[in-house]
Amino acid sequence: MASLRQIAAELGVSVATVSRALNHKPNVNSITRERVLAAARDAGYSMPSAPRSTSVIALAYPTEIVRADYGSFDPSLLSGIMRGVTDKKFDVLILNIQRDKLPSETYTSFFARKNVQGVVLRCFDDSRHICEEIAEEGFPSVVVAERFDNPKINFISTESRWDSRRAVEHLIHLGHRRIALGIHHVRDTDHRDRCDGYREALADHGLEYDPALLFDLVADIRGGANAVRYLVSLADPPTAIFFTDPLATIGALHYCREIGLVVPQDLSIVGFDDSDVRHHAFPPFTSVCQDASELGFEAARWLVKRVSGETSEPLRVMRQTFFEINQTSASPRKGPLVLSTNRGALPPSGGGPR
Amino acid sequence: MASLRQIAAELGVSVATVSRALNHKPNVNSITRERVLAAARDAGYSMPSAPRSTSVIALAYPTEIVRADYGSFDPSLLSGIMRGVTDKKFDVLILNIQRDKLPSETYTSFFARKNVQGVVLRCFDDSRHICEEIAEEGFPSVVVAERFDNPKINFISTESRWDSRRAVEHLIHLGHRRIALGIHHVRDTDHRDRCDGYREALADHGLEYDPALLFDLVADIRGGANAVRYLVSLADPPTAIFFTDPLATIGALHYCREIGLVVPQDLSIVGFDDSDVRHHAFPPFTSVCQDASELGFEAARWLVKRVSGETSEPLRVMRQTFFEINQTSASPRKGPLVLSTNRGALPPSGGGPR
DNA sequence: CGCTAAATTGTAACTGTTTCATATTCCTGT
DNA sequence: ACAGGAATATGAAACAGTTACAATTTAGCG
Repeated sequence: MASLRQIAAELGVSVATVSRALNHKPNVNSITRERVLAAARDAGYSMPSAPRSTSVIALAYPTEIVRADYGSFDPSLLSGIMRGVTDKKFDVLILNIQRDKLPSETYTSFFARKNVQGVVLRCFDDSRHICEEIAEEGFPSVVVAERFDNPKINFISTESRWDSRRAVEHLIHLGHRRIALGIHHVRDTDHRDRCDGYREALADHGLEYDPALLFDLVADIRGGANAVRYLVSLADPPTAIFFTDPLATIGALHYCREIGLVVPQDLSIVGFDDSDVRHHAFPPFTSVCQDASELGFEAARWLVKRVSGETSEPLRVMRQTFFEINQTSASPRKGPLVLSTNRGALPPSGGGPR
Repeated sequence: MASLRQIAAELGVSVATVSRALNHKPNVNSITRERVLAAARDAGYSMPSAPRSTSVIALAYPTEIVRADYGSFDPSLLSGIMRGVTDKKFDVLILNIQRDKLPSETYTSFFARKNVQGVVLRCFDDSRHICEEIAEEGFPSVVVAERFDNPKINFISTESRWDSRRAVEHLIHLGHRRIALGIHHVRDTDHRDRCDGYREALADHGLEYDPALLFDLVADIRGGANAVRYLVSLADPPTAIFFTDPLATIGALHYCREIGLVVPQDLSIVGFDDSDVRHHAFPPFTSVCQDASELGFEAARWLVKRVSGETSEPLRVMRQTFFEINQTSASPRKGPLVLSTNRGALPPSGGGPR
């Protein structure tokens, strides 16, 4: 559409200056740069995509980069994305927005600079505005594992409130009255949902919500261990814990074994699973489950179609978690908790009560 | 250096034709294309890197793409790579060579087309030649988890023969005489090493090598289960199994529990770990260990330096695995194996005896 | 105010790509 | 064998954006 020379003519400057301004090169007067950027925006100028014909979508993180730890969400997600792009021969680039985006460029030009045609966005509370802005600019994007009311934003996420509630109800039906929640400190709608589900279940069954039973944890092995350590040390300890993270669940199971707590006889544990980890753990744990890989697959598939112009439909999808009863939940034992000999070394660091 | 017009002049064709040939566009006579490609090669012509200034290295797979399953090598590797590139603000692109490389282009031009300046290569037996060719072309590359004699090839790998041998010796010292090997069907030097270590340990201690005790497995949960199922069904079953894969080890532990085999009393199991999985399993398993994340980190760090021109040193590094004794290895019980009631359902598919 | 150095901008040459017209080749039916 | 027509291959020229270098403007300072 608009060319460098047109913009240059319009502003009465040279093409060289326009080129420099658009590429964030040094030695351009900031006023001139602003004028050029504004004119380019108005004229709908878009940087030429790299001549080389390759199709690539990005998996973009707002700040910190992928945590590829065992059992965590992101490797499964990436695995699904890879499956989702193979048909159309797209490549996948991993981006860190905070690290690389220049303040002076729009998201569209940022992605253009990175040579990506579409983006799968990971998102947390403090970066929702980024997703909004990207969608506002009209750049092909899909947010994964978050939901939005703004109809411009495409997303695919999993509804976990309902099954979180079911999980807690399951524990209540088994006879538990003091049920703790080990929730990790990521702040996003998904985790609020899980917390809401927990509280709803309590409320529905006339159980008091006790803030002392809320443990804010780091989503790893130690976090789960710390949660158990803290919770069983309470004067009136819980008989069951609901964890919202797979690694924490595994950590909790291990720590219980260390200190001689038998699961589920002494303590029931319900966890959360993004893939198949619940079956790899011992005992296989009762769990609210979602399939992160499938989320990635569908997001990538849609995005690739969208970028290829094969669809202009928005993607606004909520999948459902499912609840699976395994071997870590049972009726609470009568009488007080009795721990075996060794209390287990204190795992260093990692969360605390809220 | 050489420009399109120079090459065109030299061959007596037009720049347009040269451009088309170099970009693998249709409608170019194959003879002409060959002449152009040859001339370009001779003249040391390199496609202009994308005008956009972004630094990116690729994680390239020869054929199938990253398997991001729980506990497997590749997610840890990627995690390390991501850590390794953050300093220098490189991005990481995931590539499938087989899927995308055109037969008519060199590896260098393939990577140039993909806008990557360096590449971390995953490699197996059937793709060693690819690594060789890439190194021959002088494209910045580093192979991960394979070793080469060819001094042109940069690699970082882990020596696992020694500790595989120690692992088996550990079992022998405990009194085991029939020790099986569950090795997965990936064919690379690393896995041959592990097999060699196993056989050396047997030979050194005057134990007969029994091919019936070799089980060729698929590197997943089912593979480990199948290995146990097959091996305990033998007329003269092993009292210990050495697995070369973490997932298979976990699968084996689970299957043992299912069929009522107590580890390590009834059967000793020594596994392999690329990250921390051994501590997440139950019981935490005795294991030969490497740190895939660290491998990725060092590979990426070196590659980024190499690409940035901060080093011209080759990278030819062998790290050592380490051997960690945990709770799945003990002296064999006297007398025959006795299984508890339920034999457990047969897991479908996944490897068989060699 | 004059002088110097740095910052800014323009000119022009250079890069590779692409459209359109032209030439060549390859079929195909007679 | 050959005319006709379609597909293929090529070239000329116009076009894209980038960049070295020179020209100009601005800023700082005595």
